[in-house]
Order: sequence, then C-alpha cells, then structure tokens
Amino acid sequence: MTVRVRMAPSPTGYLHVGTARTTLFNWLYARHNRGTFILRIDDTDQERSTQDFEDEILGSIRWLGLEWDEGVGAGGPHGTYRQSARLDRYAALARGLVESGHAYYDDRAPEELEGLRSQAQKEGKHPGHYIRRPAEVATSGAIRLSIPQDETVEFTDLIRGDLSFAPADIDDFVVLRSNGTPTYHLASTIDDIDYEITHVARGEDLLPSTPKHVLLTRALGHDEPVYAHLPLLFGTDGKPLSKRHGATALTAYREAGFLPEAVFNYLAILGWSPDGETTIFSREQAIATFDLVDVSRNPAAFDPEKLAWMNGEYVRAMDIVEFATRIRPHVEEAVGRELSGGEWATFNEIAPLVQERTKLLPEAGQQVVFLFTDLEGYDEQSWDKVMTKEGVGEVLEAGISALTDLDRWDAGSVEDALRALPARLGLGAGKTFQPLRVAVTGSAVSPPLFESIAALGRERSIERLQQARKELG
RNA sequence: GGUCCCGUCGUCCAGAGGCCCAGGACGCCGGCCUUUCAAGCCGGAAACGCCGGUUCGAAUCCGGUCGGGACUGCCA
Repeated sequence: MTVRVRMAPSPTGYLHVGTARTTLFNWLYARHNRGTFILRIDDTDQERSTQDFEDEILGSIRWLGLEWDEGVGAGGPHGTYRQSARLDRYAALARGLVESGHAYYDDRAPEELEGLRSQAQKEGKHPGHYIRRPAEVATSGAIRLSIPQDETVEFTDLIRGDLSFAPADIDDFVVLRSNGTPTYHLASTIDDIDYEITHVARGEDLLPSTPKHVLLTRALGHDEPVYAHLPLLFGTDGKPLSKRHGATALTAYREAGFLPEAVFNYLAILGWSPDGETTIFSREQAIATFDLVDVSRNPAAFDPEKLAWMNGEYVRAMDIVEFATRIRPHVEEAVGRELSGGEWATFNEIAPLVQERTKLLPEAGQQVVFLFTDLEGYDEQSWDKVMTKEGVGEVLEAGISALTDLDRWDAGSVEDALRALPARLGLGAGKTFQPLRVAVTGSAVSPPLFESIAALGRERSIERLQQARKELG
C-alpha cells in the first residue's frame, strides 16, 4: 500500500509556524515512504477564506521546499482539491447517512441545546450525555451523527499508542448545518476517504475530534486512516505560541532573512531528531531517517534564538558565490540604491569575511554599507569609547602617512604598512587599530580592518582618516 | 466541571530495567585565539516534578499525586 498523506490548510490566515511544521512532517513521511503528498484547500468557510491567504500559504510551503505531488496547483485524479467545489457531495453523503440510520435531523433551537449542555456540566457529565437523538426526530434542520452507545471507540495513534474513548463522552455532533453546508468534521473526513488518505498527521488539538472522525468514516462504510497527533508548539516560557513570543507567521521569518533550509532543519528538530547527537542535517538525511512513530509526545518550544544560531550555521556553510548572490538584495536595501559592477567587485572581495559574521542575511548588508555610502557621522558609543582617548590624533596622522606612501594597494600591503605603527607610536595594537577602524568604517565593530581599508580604496580611506582628524579638533 | 493528552538541564533532542553519580545542541558562565565584532577551540554550571509499588536493580514498568496543555460550537 502506498502512503498517501495530506495537508489541508484553511486560507483564513497566514501559515503559522506550527502548521508549517505539521506540513513538514507530512512531507517527510511521504518522502521517506516514497508515498504521495497531497495539498488540499479546506475553504468551506467562504466568509473568511481569501485568495491572498491561499497564495501566501502555498508560497510559504514552496519556499520551504515542500513540493506536493497532488492537489491544488499540481493536479491529480480527484478534481480541484478544493472543498468549496464539493459542497454538493458533502450534503448528499450527509443525507445518505440519515437514510442509512447513522444520522438524524435536528431542528432544536440553540437555546435549548445550550440548556442541555449547561445541565450536563452542572452534573459533571459530558455534554454528549444530553445532546442525543430526541424521541421525536425532525425532518429538517442540521444533521447530527448518531453515536452508537454500545461500543467504545478504539484506534491507534502512531505517536501516542492505543487510545480509547467511551461513547458517552462523544456527542452527536453536527455534520451538516441547517443551511446545508458541511462542518469541518464532515468535509475533512469525506475528503480523506475520497482521496484515499492512508495516514493523517495533524496537530494534537484535533485529538479529541478523532473518535468522531473514526465513527464518521465507519458510518460512511470505510476504514479509518492511521492517525498521528503531533504535539503542539509553545513559546520558550511554556505558554501556547502567540504574538508575544515573536512572529508566528512563516513569512515573517522569510522576510527577516532566514534561509529556508535552516527553517526546515529547525522545524524538523522540534519534536524529532535523527539520533541523539545530530542537530544539523540535510533534507536528504531527514528523509532517510524520518518516521512518525519517532516523533516526541511532548510539546516543543519554538526558540527563535536557536533558529538564529542554526541560520548562521547555514549561512556560513553556503558556497561563497551563492552567499554573495543571495545577499545582494539586502546589500542594496541597506545602501539604498543599486550598486555598479565595480562596486560589486569590491563587495566580492570582502564577502567571505562578511559571511563569517552573518547570522541573518540583512545583517550582512549592514556590515558593508560603509563601503558604498558616505559616512554620515560615527556610531556614538564607538566614538566615545575609542576616539576620546589620548594620542588618537597622532594615530590617525600616522595612518594617513603610512597609507599615502604605499606603493601597492591590497590588503596585504595595507597590513604591512599599518602593522608597523604600534611599535613606532609606542602603543598597543588595539590603541592603534581601533581609532583607524572607527575613522574608516564609522564604528568600532566592522569587518577586519586591513581588508576593509583595501576595499574602500586609498583615496576614500585617507579622506576619512583626515575627516576624523578634523572632528577631533 | 467533564473527557483526553503530556511531564529528562532555562529550551530542543537522546535514553525503550543494569552501558546513566544521565549524553548531544541552543543559551548562559569562564578561558584560549585576537586590532573590533563574529567564527573557532577548551572548560564549567545546569534535569529524570513528587510519593508509593514491582524488581537483585527504574529516568525507563505500575498506581497515585501535583503541574501544564488541548478539547468541550450548526469554528476549524
């Protein structure tokens, strides 16, 4: 039997990192088993569903590299893979359920139902205990599934093991609303049957609904798929992941300059690992070893700091040409204009040094702005810390003459010339080089000094040293 | 309130009765390297929620307890 798994986002919001991880695990499971990964759109909620959200979700999934084999945009033998196109089918099957005696019409008023519920709660019982088929069944209204009371519902969860639910704790839930539209339970269950889904891996929040889906599937005359309920994602404080923990939309990470392969790796490590030692691994390695049964049962905290560290690992592991190419947009963004071919050549000279100290791509742009824009002043802290010291003026002057007399202009020559300064001035290396750094780059924090000066060029380097000398008064 | 799920360092993961006075990673602390910032290297602090039981032996099995979470809609 080939594995067929699906992801079924509702286009009513952005792709949440938790949903992204669920998608990732489904994808990994399909790839590991050489199965089929299906993408379906659960857009029964026409009010809240939008094309923009759908585009955003699909774009995010593609960005992560989780291509799907069947479904929206990819085609397949099951039509549009959009629930909004299948409303008639859901309604027809719901009515069939009434005919076969598995379901019944219910036209009781909301207030009446509410009364039954609060009564059940008052008595410490499950609402299902009261929301049952009335003696007098209606001939119209919503359609509820009738839960057989003589049998406990049992099924196996790949992650949690054998689970069982007492029928009294399952209410006769609505499958078709009185307006004829299906509930999530109905549409999702029918789709899983029609699309021949073999494994349903979803968030643990759906676990309490699973016995309903099992019963519904059986009432429809089929065997239920294998379920796997993934632990939910939390913040590092143990509270459910929300805005106050930072961005929860995957696109926010994309825009912040995270690499898709790093996000992929990080999401995978939330609730799973290939072994006890490995933290960084390729998608091929993940595919080779992934299995749903190995997924952790307890909730995982999404830690942006660890993600950032991991992103740095991926940035540094990147091929230098690729790195230089990928940060171009960020460099131009930081500089505020497009760069010329010559400027790119300059940039490429120090790109390897920038790469080493980059965690997020946009930071890389910040590191090189000094090369392509005029210095608009100095970083205040840097100035106070290094430029207000005794002897800074002499250092700058020595630097100016050392560079002016240079025959050749490259990092090595610049280094040779400047290395001689500390001894000549009777100062420590730091006392000599830091003032030069601040003068040339505007900050006490920058890429390595000699390479920076070499890349800046003789004329502009000396200009900046003179400018700083002037600022000193 | 009820049903269900979960419980190893601050965080993620490893551990499926002796290999564990618990291992790897992020973060943190200290050191080395060093002209800055990173990176790298070395070292350190840091956990089996609690109580019983089973067993020669328990992080691993059982029970209870406490704590956290999800669900409890004609939302998904």
